[in-house]
Amino acid sequence: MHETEHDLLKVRRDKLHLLREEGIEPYGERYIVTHQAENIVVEFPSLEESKEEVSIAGRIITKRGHGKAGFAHIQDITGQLQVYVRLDSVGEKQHRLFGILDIGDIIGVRGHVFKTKKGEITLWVKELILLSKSLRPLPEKWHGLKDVELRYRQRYVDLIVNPRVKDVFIKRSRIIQAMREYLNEAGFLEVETPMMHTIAGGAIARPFITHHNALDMQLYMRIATELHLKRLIVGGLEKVYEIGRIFRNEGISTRHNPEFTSVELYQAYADYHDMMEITEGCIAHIAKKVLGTYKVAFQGQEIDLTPPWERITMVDAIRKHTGVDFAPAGTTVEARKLAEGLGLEVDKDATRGTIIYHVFEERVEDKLIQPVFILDYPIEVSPLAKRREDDPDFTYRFEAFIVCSEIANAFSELNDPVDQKERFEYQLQQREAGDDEAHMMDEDYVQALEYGLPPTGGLGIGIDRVVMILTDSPSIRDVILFPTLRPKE
RNA sequence: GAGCCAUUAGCUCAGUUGGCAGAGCACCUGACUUUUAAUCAGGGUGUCCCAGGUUCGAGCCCUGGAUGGCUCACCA
Repeated sequence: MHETEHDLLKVRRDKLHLLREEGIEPYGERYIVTHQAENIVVEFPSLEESKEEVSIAGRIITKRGHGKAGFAHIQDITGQLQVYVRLDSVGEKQHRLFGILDIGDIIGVRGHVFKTKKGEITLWVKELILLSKSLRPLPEKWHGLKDVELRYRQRYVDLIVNPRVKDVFIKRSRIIQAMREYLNEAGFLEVETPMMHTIAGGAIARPFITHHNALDMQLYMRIATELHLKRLIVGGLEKVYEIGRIFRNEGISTRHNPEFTSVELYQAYADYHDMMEITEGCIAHIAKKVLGTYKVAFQGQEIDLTPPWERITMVDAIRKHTGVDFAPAGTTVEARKLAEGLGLEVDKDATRGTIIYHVFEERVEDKLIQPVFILDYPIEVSPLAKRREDDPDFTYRFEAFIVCSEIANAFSELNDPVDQKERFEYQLQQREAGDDEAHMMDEDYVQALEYGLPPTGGLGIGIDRVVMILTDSPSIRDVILFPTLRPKE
């Protein structure tokens, strides 16, 4: 084995054959596990006293042989535990097995626990069983796996060797669980609506297109859950939510993945003020439940999620951060002058509303570190939101920002079918003029509104971004197990 | 889609002015019954991302390409 052949994979395959020759099956069966690494540490005092036999299974992470004895650390989902294997305790066959084992192999061990001279809680092995032979070497224990591309492409390896990564995804699961808890507790009904749409609606975005063979028709992967959920409000379900994957055929960045997870919820007889309470209440509940605190550190900044969050209208936010007040600028011409005064370029066919939105994006968004609700978006950029009664240029819509990231988008839903149809028709004109992101006409949705949508508050939260903030992750790829990548070759 | 950067052993990384491809860990052989980044003695295991070019000679210089990261654009 040692002359010329040093290939790491070959060595492990040879060991596989050696094991079979020794009568040891390298791929074992069900193994009864009485404890996990963490339980053993927690219950150590009583386990030590009783000499009770425990069994644990996991992957070998380190291994140190000492002739007739040896140590290894095995890792399960809760952490690591040292095991001590000596010839006179396990017998010759299992001792020889220990010698053949590699880092990465999955084993089951049974024995009692004790503390070594150096004080480490350790399992004194009486029985050692190979559960699965690993044929590939793991990355180095000390530096771990750093290569970002490998970490994303081979997330399973990343999870094995980088404990923080496992923590992030366990937290992600708990975050979503806490969100469900909060919404269920508040009386919301979880529903599932189609992911394949004949009309991609509910947002302004470019969809993925697919095809159904039997029906010979084009389908779109959903870009939002909005329109189906509001149909359910028409149907009388009153409080519904859906947590699920959304697909948008757009750019990829540290904040955008082509598929991402959102929660959208709709509540009959509510408005966007109720949605603000749900947003801050839900996020704060999650933080408390998962992290035990309302104060989280994100990339060195302390973020305080304690409700209530600041509420400020878009126009006031612009005045606060730039000193320029757009409220008195009642016309497009006046608004344009103010924007240009701030050094911004203004599009030819911009309107007062799109100018205000543009100024907000360019001059305010990147200053919104602490949680804040930006209220009252211009009508032009809010095709599904209800128009303000006192100021028809604006809508009852808000977005929530934390560390410059848009976390939530909500509004008092437009429930006037005639107004809705007109807005779709406007979008249709934009589409015919070449804007392939403009909203498609959804006749059935308009018809649903004609049956009567009660006054409704609606809210969408980008779950990936919430997870980013709560796990101090600078890239969305750090909170998505398998982010979208090009194939290697 | 554009700009900048990266790609060398299984992993983490060095690599000088263009002159024989390097280290640590991992791995292999041997010793060792409480070690723990175990130790001791020995062993370098490679498509230097790919394809061309310049050159007596390319990991290094030039051109094109691939993948990834960051920034920008689009967007949530």
